[in-house]
Amino acid sequence: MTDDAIHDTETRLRLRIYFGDGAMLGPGKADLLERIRDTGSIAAAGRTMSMSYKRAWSLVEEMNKAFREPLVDSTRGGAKGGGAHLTEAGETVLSNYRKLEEITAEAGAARIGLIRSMLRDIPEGK
Amino acid sequence: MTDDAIHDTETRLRLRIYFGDGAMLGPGKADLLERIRDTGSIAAAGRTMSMSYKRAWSLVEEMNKAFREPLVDSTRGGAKGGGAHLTEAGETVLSNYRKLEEITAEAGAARIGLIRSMLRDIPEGK
DNA sequence: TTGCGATATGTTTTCCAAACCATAACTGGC
DNA sequence: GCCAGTTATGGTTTGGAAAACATATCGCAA
Repeated sequence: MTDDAIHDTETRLRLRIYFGDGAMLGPGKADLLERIRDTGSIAAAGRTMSMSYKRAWSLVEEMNKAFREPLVDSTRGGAKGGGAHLTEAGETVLSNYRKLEEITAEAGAARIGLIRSMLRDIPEGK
Repeated sequence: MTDDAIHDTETRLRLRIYFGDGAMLGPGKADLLERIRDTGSIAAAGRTMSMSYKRAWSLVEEMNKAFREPLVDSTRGGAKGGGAHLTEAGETVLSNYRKLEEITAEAGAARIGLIRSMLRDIPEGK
């Protein structure tokens, strides 16, 4: 890929979208979605980011309520106790958020670099 | 200006830059810088955003310590009790942050709009 | 029918950033 | 020599979010 120009550092740009009401989407929920997709479970996803199941679940609930169609579909019981997976809507939201991150990081690289260069301790390019 | 295509809504994209160490720059500090520039005083700036002087000052201190050159220069006593103003570095950081916001909002408008359109209650375009 | 692993949800406790309060120090002008 | 208005700091309090703890439920498989 073209992230050769952005071997950057530990410098990170995190963005959060605030919608009119209380709804918002940020790095936390995006990561959670991603891990749910990867693990197939809310509990497992939470574990990988050392987040309590309760918190993970409540974030999922928030998202499912905020969007017209739920982003996460979950089932209880069964062979492995149950599980969860991203819906079509969930995949769409996640991928768009990720792409948004990518776009902004690229578009703003120069300005970010400038600000970063003015710091007292320039964090060494890791 | 060209913000005709972005009469958007109350939907807002807020971004925060995390640097390697604890230093970070986000909407709060940017707003504070802007108001200090406009009012010529840390206290007045804080007042306009209903932020305690203490907090405003500690944010300023944080920034001044994080950057090689202080972003805010302040003086005590005198005719009007004192005051504060942005240094050259302060102006630079602020304007670059604002421009960064502008760029990202523009570059990501389509994706943001898509996600927003999937919300249950589409916040009416204000 | 018992057990397991996950979802689902309520209750209590903890913790920390922010708010609040209080005080000192500076300085030009009156 | 005070006064006004601000910068500069220290201490205490607290509101609210996150963590921690506690259950209940589900459904397949053995």
